[in-house]
Amino acid sequence: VRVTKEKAAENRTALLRAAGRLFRERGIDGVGVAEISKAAGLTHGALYAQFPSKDALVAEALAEGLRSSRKRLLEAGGEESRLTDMLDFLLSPSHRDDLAMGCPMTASASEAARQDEAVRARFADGFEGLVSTLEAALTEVPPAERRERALTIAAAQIGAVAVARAVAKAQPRLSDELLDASRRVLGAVGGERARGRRPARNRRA
Amino acid sequence: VRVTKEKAAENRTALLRAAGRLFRERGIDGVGVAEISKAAGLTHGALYAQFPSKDALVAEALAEGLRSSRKRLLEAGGEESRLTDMLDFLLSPSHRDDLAMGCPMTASASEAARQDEAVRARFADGFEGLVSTLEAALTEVPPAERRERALTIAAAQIGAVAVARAVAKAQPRLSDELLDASRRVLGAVGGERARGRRPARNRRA
DNA sequence: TGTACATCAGTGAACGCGCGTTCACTGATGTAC
DNA sequence: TGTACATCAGTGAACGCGCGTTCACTGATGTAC
Repeated sequence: VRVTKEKAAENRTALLRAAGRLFRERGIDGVGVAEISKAAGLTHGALYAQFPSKDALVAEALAEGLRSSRKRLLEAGGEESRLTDMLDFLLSPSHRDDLAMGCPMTASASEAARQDEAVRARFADGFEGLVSTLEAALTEVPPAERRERALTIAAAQIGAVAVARAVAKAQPRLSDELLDASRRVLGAVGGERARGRRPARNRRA
Repeated sequence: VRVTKEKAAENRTALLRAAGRLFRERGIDGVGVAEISKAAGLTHGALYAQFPSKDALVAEALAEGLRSSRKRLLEAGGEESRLTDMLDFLLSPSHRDDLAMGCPMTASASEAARQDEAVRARFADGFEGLVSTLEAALTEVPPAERRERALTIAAAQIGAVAVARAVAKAQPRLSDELLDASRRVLGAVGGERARGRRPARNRRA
């Protein structure tokens, strides 16, 4: 049942997307190759025709997920790459709740350290990418301090979203409060003027 | 082979400690009940005499780990609960590298959202505890802003350690740089006076 | 205090199950002539 | 352009393995008298 090159490439992409989404939703250890293949409309044998192992799939799915979420972050920042808009995007309740569209780093922060070397390398690249993007947006901060602030904000955002997810069901108010607080405080770290409390549209419905 | 009540209580503690350490080192999904029991010098049957399920063990081990690490944080803060000293402790390379002694929240930040209700409730309690401890140390910050800053610092610290662990092997310099940057920037968020670059003793050997 | 016995912490074999991976096979694709 | 055939993406059965959990059993502990 050989298929065209185009179809094979589509199948590969479908596997990567299904894998990325499922890993974000249920964790890397929480999803098996059978389920990923099924979600992509294939059998697990097809997966092994495309990737040598689950570890290799994890690494490539991570890279793919990082690319998409970086793109979404740049879109959120607009042409001016405004920090405020990026933080509003990264720390919104919808980014917390929509695992399927979320950033792989927030979904796998603590799992990443236990993965394959290739996976950790991709994670490190993704983190560096986020730091660079944020650094470029810190126009109000003295150049000498931009990098250390960008590093702190990047990791803080990842932590805030991960914790907000962990406490969302047990203490939904605490979860919202953490996102709001992080948005305000990290905004200030990034040189934003003080602003009022968040508008209602960014709050939990 | 019934044992004394004291011995049974000791065994229970041994199971909780072994479980906590292994979960921190290799993830909750990454360790089975057989290995935990063996590490505690028992069989898995004994584990089921003490706990109704692995999930229940996870929840209790998390609570136990949170208690120990809270105690260590308070000791690090000293009698005055100085923020500087707490951040030095939380964001030190040794806290990053010593999983066995580390904080369960930094080790399981992204895994927590996928656990049992009981586990998530314990996680939320642990996070609230960390926030309160930090809040009490923010003596230089106007009272109205203490809580939002404490929330941000708490989550930022968890994120920084999780990311520092993830990138430690692939990019050790980036990992150290992130810890240093977070210590300085979060210190400033907490109202610390600016201080010089970290002393050598806190750097990677 | 001494004896009889019920309790129950701990043992270890066994359970069904899903995991990642392998492999003989299929058959449409892509290529050589 | 038409035909012959090698290639290889995808199928699905099968593999060994470790998982969480159950359960009949053991035998020292704790208790009732």
